[in-house]
Amino acid sequence: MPELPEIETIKTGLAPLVEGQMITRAIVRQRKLRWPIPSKLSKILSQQIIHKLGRRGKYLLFYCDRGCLLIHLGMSGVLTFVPQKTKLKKHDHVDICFADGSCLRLHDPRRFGCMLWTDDDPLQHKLLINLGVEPLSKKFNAKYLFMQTCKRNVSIKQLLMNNKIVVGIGNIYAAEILFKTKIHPATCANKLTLSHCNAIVRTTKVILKRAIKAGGTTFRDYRASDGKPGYFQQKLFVYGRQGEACKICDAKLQSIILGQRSTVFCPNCQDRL
DNA sequence: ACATTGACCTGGGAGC
DNA sequence: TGCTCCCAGGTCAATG
Repeated sequence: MPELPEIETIKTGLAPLVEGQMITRAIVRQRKLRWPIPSKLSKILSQQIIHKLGRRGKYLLFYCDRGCLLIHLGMSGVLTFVPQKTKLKKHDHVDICFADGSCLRLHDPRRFGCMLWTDDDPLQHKLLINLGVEPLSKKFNAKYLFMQTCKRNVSIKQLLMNNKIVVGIGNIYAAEILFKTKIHPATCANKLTLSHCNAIVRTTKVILKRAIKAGGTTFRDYRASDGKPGYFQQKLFVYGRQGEACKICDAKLQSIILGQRSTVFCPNCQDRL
Protein backbone atom coordinates (compact mmCIF):
# COMPACT_ATOMS: atom_id res chain seq x y z
CA MET A 1 0.00 0.00 0.00
CA PRO A 2 2.16 2.76 -1.22
CA GLU A 3 1.74 6.09 0.50
CA LEU A 4 3.73 9.22 -0.19
CA PRO A 5 7.09 8.00 1.14
CA GLU A 6 6.87 4.86 -0.97
CA ILE A 7 5.98 6.79 -4.10
CA GLU A 8 8.78 9.25 -3.47
CA THR A 9 11.18 6.35 -3.00
CA ILE A 10 10.04 4.73 -6.21
CA LYS A 11 10.50 8.00 -8.08
CA THR A 12 14.01 8.45 -6.71
CA GLY A 13 14.98 4.88 -7.53
CA LEU A 14 13.46 4.90 -10.98
CA ALA A 15 14.62 8.30 -12.17
CA PRO A 16 18.24 7.38 -13.03
CA LEU A 17 17.00 4.25 -14.81
CA VAL A 18 14.35 5.74 -17.07
CA GLU A 19 15.22 9.41 -17.54
CA GLY A 20 16.62 9.80 -21.02
CA GLN A 21 15.20 6.47 -22.21
CA MET A 22 13.58 6.25 -25.64
CA ILE A 23 10.28 4.40 -25.60
CA THR A 24 9.81 1.99 -28.49
CA ARG A 25 6.35 0.73 -27.59
CA ALA A 26 4.02 -0.20 -24.77
CA ILE A 27 2.53 -3.65 -24.30
CA VAL A 28 -0.83 -3.51 -22.56
CA ARG A 29 -2.15 -6.90 -21.46
CA GLN A 30 -4.93 -5.65 -19.23
CA ARG A 31 -6.57 -2.28 -19.84
CA LYS A 32 -9.06 -2.43 -17.02
CA LEU A 33 -7.49 -0.58 -14.12
CA ARG A 34 -9.20 2.12 -12.02
CA TRP A 35 -9.73 3.83 -15.35
CA PRO A 36 -9.09 2.16 -18.68
CA ILE A 37 -5.60 2.54 -20.06
CA PRO A 38 -5.88 4.55 -23.32
CA SER A 39 -6.20 2.13 -26.20
CA LYS A 40 -3.64 4.08 -28.25
CA LEU A 41 -1.09 4.21 -25.46
CA SER A 42 1.56 2.32 -27.41
CA LYS A 43 1.13 4.56 -30.41
CA ILE A 44 1.26 7.68 -28.26
CA LEU A 45 4.38 6.68 -26.37
CA SER A 46 6.30 5.26 -29.30
CA GLN A 47 9.44 7.25 -30.13
CA GLN A 48 9.08 9.55 -27.15
CA ILE A 49 11.85 10.17 -24.65
CA ILE A 50 11.15 10.30 -20.92
CA HIS A 51 12.83 13.49 -19.81
CA LYS A 52 11.97 13.77 -16.16
CA LEU A 53 10.11 12.02 -13.38
CA GLY A 54 7.86 13.92 -11.02
CA ARG A 55 5.37 13.28 -8.27
CA ARG A 56 2.17 14.96 -7.15
CA GLY A 57 0.50 13.33 -4.18
CA LYS A 58 0.60 9.62 -4.92
CA TYR A 59 0.75 10.14 -8.68
CA LEU A 60 3.99 9.45 -10.50
CA LEU A 61 4.58 11.74 -13.48
CA PHE A 62 6.67 10.73 -16.49
CA TYR A 63 7.33 13.86 -18.50
CA CYS A 64 7.81 12.98 -22.16
CA ASP A 65 8.36 14.90 -25.42
CA ARG A 66 4.73 15.56 -26.14
CA GLY A 67 2.95 15.23 -22.81
CA CYS A 68 3.01 13.27 -19.60
CA LEU A 69 2.26 9.74 -18.46
CA LEU A 70 0.42 9.58 -15.13
CA ILE A 71 0.70 6.48 -13.00
CA HIS A 72 -1.08 5.78 -9.73
CA LEU A 73 -0.26 2.51 -7.97
CA GLY A 74 -3.51 2.25 -6.07
CA MET A 75 -3.13 -0.31 -3.34
CA SER A 76 -1.16 -3.07 -4.87
CA GLY A 77 0.69 -1.55 -7.80
CA VAL A 78 4.38 -2.32 -8.29
CA LEU A 79 6.73 -0.89 -10.89
CA THR A 80 9.88 -2.76 -11.78
CA PHE A 81 12.67 -2.00 -14.21
CA VAL A 82 13.57 -5.28 -15.89
CA PRO A 83 14.80 -6.71 -19.21
CA GLN A 84 11.90 -7.07 -21.66
CA LYS A 85 12.43 -10.82 -21.81
CA THR A 86 11.81 -11.20 -18.07
CA LYS A 87 9.26 -13.93 -17.44
CA LEU A 88 5.76 -12.62 -16.91
CA LYS A 89 3.96 -13.04 -13.64
CA LYS A 90 0.24 -13.00 -13.11
CA HIS A 91 -1.07 -9.41 -13.09
CA ASP A 92 1.84 -7.95 -15.06
CA HIS A 93 -0.45 -5.58 -16.95
CA VAL A 94 1.85 -3.22 -18.84
CA ASP A 95 5.39 -3.05 -20.19
CA ILE A 96 6.79 0.29 -21.33
CA CYS A 97 9.58 -0.89 -23.57
CA PHE A 98 12.81 1.03 -24.11
CA ALA A 99 15.24 1.08 -27.01
CA ASP A 100 18.00 -0.55 -24.93
CA GLY A 101 15.96 -3.72 -24.31
CA SER A 102 14.83 -2.83 -20.82
CA CYS A 103 11.29 -2.03 -19.76
CA LEU A 104 9.23 -0.53 -17.01
CA ARG A 105 6.73 -3.16 -15.90
CA LEU A 106 3.49 -2.47 -14.05
CA HIS A 107 2.16 -5.23 -11.83
CA ASP A 108 -1.12 -4.60 -10.00
CA PRO A 109 -3.23 -7.51 -8.70
CA ARG A 110 -6.09 -5.41 -7.37
CA ARG A 111 -6.11 -2.99 -10.27
CA PHE A 112 -6.90 0.07 -8.17
CA GLY A 113 -4.13 1.95 -9.90
CA CYS A 114 -4.22 3.76 -13.20
CA MET A 115 -2.04 4.67 -16.19
CA LEU A 116 -3.20 7.70 -18.14
CA TRP A 117 -1.84 10.06 -20.73
CA THR A 118 -2.16 13.81 -20.98
CA ASP A 119 -0.94 16.11 -23.75
CA ASP A 120 -0.98 19.08 -21.40
CA ASP A 121 0.42 20.11 -18.05
CA PRO A 122 -0.31 17.11 -15.82
CA LEU A 123 -0.93 19.40 -12.85
CA GLN A 124 -3.97 20.73 -14.70
CA HIS A 125 -5.32 17.23 -15.21
CA LYS A 126 -8.78 16.56 -13.82
CA LEU A 127 -7.44 14.08 -11.29
CA LEU A 128 -4.65 16.34 -10.02
CA ILE A 129 -6.03 19.85 -10.17
CA ASN A 130 -8.07 19.61 -6.98
CA LEU A 131 -5.44 17.89 -4.85
CA GLY A 132 -4.52 19.51 -1.55
CA VAL A 133 -1.08 20.70 -0.45
CA GLU A 134 2.04 18.58 -0.37
CA PRO A 135 2.75 17.62 3.25
CA LEU A 136 6.48 18.33 2.92
CA SER A 137 5.95 21.79 1.45
CA LYS A 138 5.75 25.08 3.31
CA LYS A 139 2.10 25.30 2.38
CA PHE A 140 1.41 22.54 4.87
CA ASN A 141 1.77 24.55 8.06
CA ALA A 142 -0.08 24.99 11.34
CA LYS A 143 -2.10 27.95 10.15
CA TYR A 144 -3.28 26.15 7.01
CA LEU A 145 -4.22 23.01 8.90
CA PHE A 146 -6.02 25.02 11.57
CA MET A 147 -8.04 26.85 8.91
CA GLN A 148 -9.12 23.46 7.55
CA THR A 149 -9.82 21.78 10.88
CA CYS A 150 -11.83 24.71 12.27
CA LYS A 151 -14.65 24.35 9.84
CA ARG A 152 -14.89 20.60 9.59
CA ASN A 153 -17.01 18.12 11.44
CA VAL A 154 -15.04 14.94 10.81
CA SER A 155 -12.47 13.06 12.84
CA ILE A 156 -8.93 14.38 12.61
CA LYS A 157 -7.88 11.02 11.20
CA GLN A 158 -10.30 11.29 8.29
CA LEU A 159 -9.23 14.86 7.69
CA LEU A 160 -5.56 13.87 7.45
CA MET A 161 -6.48 11.23 4.90
CA ASN A 162 -8.51 13.68 2.79
CA ASN A 163 -6.37 14.35 -0.25
CA LYS A 164 -8.23 17.53 -1.08
CA ILE A 165 -6.68 18.98 2.08
CA VAL A 166 -3.28 17.30 2.21
CA VAL A 167 -2.01 14.59 -0.12
CA GLY A 168 -0.11 11.40 0.46
CA ILE A 169 -1.21 10.48 3.98
CA GLY A 170 -2.95 7.11 4.04
CA ASN A 171 -4.13 4.80 6.76
CA ILE A 172 -0.67 3.83 7.98
CA TYR A 173 0.82 7.27 8.43
CA ALA A 174 -2.38 8.90 9.70
CA ALA A 175 -2.43 6.41 12.58
CA GLU A 176 1.27 6.88 13.30
CA ILE A 177 1.10 10.67 13.22
CA LEU A 178 -1.79 10.79 15.67
CA PHE A 179 -0.09 8.36 18.00
CA LYS A 180 3.07 10.49 18.05
CA THR A 181 1.09 13.63 18.76
CA LYS A 182 -0.97 11.84 21.45
CA ILE A 183 -4.24 12.83 19.83
CA HIS A 184 -7.12 10.35 19.75
CA PRO A 185 -7.93 9.61 16.09
CA ALA A 186 -11.67 10.09 16.62
CA THR A 187 -11.20 13.63 17.89
CA CYS A 188 -13.43 15.99 15.96
CA ALA A 189 -11.25 18.19 13.77
CA ASN A 190 -12.92 21.39 14.90
CA LYS A 191 -11.90 20.76 18.51
CA LEU A 192 -8.21 21.08 17.71
CA THR A 193 -6.24 24.17 18.67
CA LEU A 194 -3.56 25.92 16.62
CA SER A 195 -1.05 24.30 18.91
CA HIS A 196 -2.38 20.82 18.12
CA CYS A 197 -2.19 21.63 14.44
CA ASN A 198 1.37 22.73 14.84
CA ALA A 199 2.25 19.43 16.50
CA ILE A 200 0.51 17.44 13.77
CA VAL A 201 2.28 19.35 11.01
CA ARG A 202 5.73 18.99 12.53
CA THR A 203 5.20 15.31 13.32
CA THR A 204 3.90 14.60 9.83
CA LYS A 205 7.01 16.04 8.26
CA VAL A 206 9.33 14.15 10.60
CA ILE A 207 7.58 10.81 10.08
CA LEU A 208 7.31 11.14 6.30
CA LYS A 209 10.94 12.19 5.94
CA ARG A 210 12.08 9.33 8.12
CA ALA A 211 9.97 6.89 6.11
CA ILE A 212 11.44 8.20 2.85
CA LYS A 213 14.90 7.62 4.27
CA ALA A 214 14.01 4.08 5.37
CA GLY A 215 12.25 3.35 2.08
CA GLY A 216 15.39 4.45 0.33
CA THR A 217 17.48 1.91 2.13
CA THR A 218 15.14 -1.04 1.74
CA PHE A 219 14.36 -0.13 -1.82
CA ARG A 220 17.86 0.37 -3.24
CA ASP A 221 18.04 -3.14 -4.62
CA TYR A 222 14.51 -3.26 -6.01
CA ARG A 223 15.82 -3.66 -9.52
CA ALA A 224 16.03 -7.41 -8.98
CA SER A 225 13.22 -7.88 -6.50
CA ASP A 226 9.51 -7.35 -6.68
CA GLY A 227 9.99 -3.84 -5.44
CA LYS A 228 8.09 -3.97 -2.23
CA PRO A 229 9.37 -1.36 0.13
CA GLY A 230 9.62 -2.17 3.81
CA TYR A 231 7.28 0.50 5.15
CA PHE A 232 9.93 0.80 7.87
CA GLN A 233 7.84 -1.71 9.72
CA GLN A 234 9.99 -1.93 12.79
CA LYS A 235 9.25 1.72 13.34
CA LEU A 236 5.47 1.44 13.34
CA PHE A 237 3.93 2.12 16.74
CA VAL A 238 0.26 1.40 16.13
CA TYR A 239 -0.60 0.46 12.54
CA GLY A 240 -1.38 -3.24 12.27
CA ARG A 241 -0.76 -3.80 16.00
CA GLN A 242 -4.28 -3.92 17.42
CA GLY A 243 -4.43 -6.09 20.53
CA GLU A 244 -0.69 -5.80 21.05
CA ALA A 245 1.02 -3.77 23.76
CA CYS A 246 1.73 -0.07 23.31
CA LYS A 247 5.47 0.37 22.92
CA ILE A 248 5.34 3.38 25.24
CA CYS A 249 2.96 2.48 28.08
CA ASP A 250 2.24 -1.23 27.55
CA ALA A 251 -1.54 -0.71 27.36
CA LYS A 252 -3.44 -2.89 24.89
CA LEU A 253 -3.87 -1.11 21.57
CA GLN A 254 -7.44 -0.74 20.35
CA SER A 255 -9.00 -0.61 16.92
CA ILE A 256 -11.98 1.47 15.81
CA ILE A 257 -13.55 2.18 12.44
CA LEU A 258 -13.39 5.76 11.16
CA GLY A 259 -14.60 6.56 7.69
CA GLN A 260 -14.85 2.84 6.94
CA ARG A 261 -11.18 2.37 7.75
CA SER A 262 -9.80 0.50 10.71
CA THR A 263 -7.82 2.76 12.98
CA VAL A 264 -5.46 1.59 15.69
CA PHE A 265 -4.61 3.74 18.68
CA CYS A 266 -3.48 3.58 22.29
CA PRO A 267 -6.39 4.31 24.67
CA ASN A 268 -3.92 5.40 27.32
CA CYS A 269 -1.48 7.58 25.36
CA GLN A 270 -3.97 9.25 23.04
CA ASP A 271 -6.43 11.67 24.61
CA ARG A 272 -9.75 12.58 23.12
CA LEU A 273 -10.46 16.32 23.40
C1' DA B 1 -19.95 23.31 0.80
C1' DC B 2 -19.51 19.48 3.35
C1' DA B 3 -20.36 14.66 4.88
C1' DT B 4 -21.38 9.79 3.86
C1' DT B 5 -21.65 5.66 1.27
C1' DG B 6 -20.85 2.49 -2.56
C1' DA B 7 -17.99 0.74 -6.02
C1' DC B 8 -13.92 -1.06 -7.86
C1' DC B 9 -10.53 -5.80 -7.23
C1' DT B 10 -7.78 -9.79 -5.65
C1' DG B 11 -5.18 -12.46 -2.27
C1' DG B 12 -4.91 -14.18 2.11
C1' DG B 13 -6.55 -15.68 6.37
C1' DA B 14 -10.18 -17.50 9.44
C1' DG B 15 -13.75 -20.56 10.21
C1' DC B 16 -16.45 -24.52 9.12
C1' DT C 1 -9.23 -30.23 1.25
C1' DG C 2 -12.17 -26.94 -0.27
C1' DC C 3 -15.62 -23.85 0.36
C1' DT C 4 -17.42 -19.33 1.98
C1' DC C 5 -16.88 -15.13 4.24
C1' DC C 6 -14.47 -11.13 5.40
C1' DC C 7 -10.84 -7.96 5.35
C1' DA C 8 -7.33 -4.81 3.43
C1' DG C 9 -6.79 -0.33 1.05
C1' DG C 10 -7.14 4.79 -2.26
C1' DT C 11 -10.15 7.61 -4.23
C1' DC C 12 -13.77 8.95 -7.22
C1' DA C 13 -18.83 9.28 -8.16
C1' DA C 14 -23.15 9.47 -6.50
C1' DT C 15 -26.13 10.54 -2.84
C1' DG C 16 -27.63 12.87 1.38
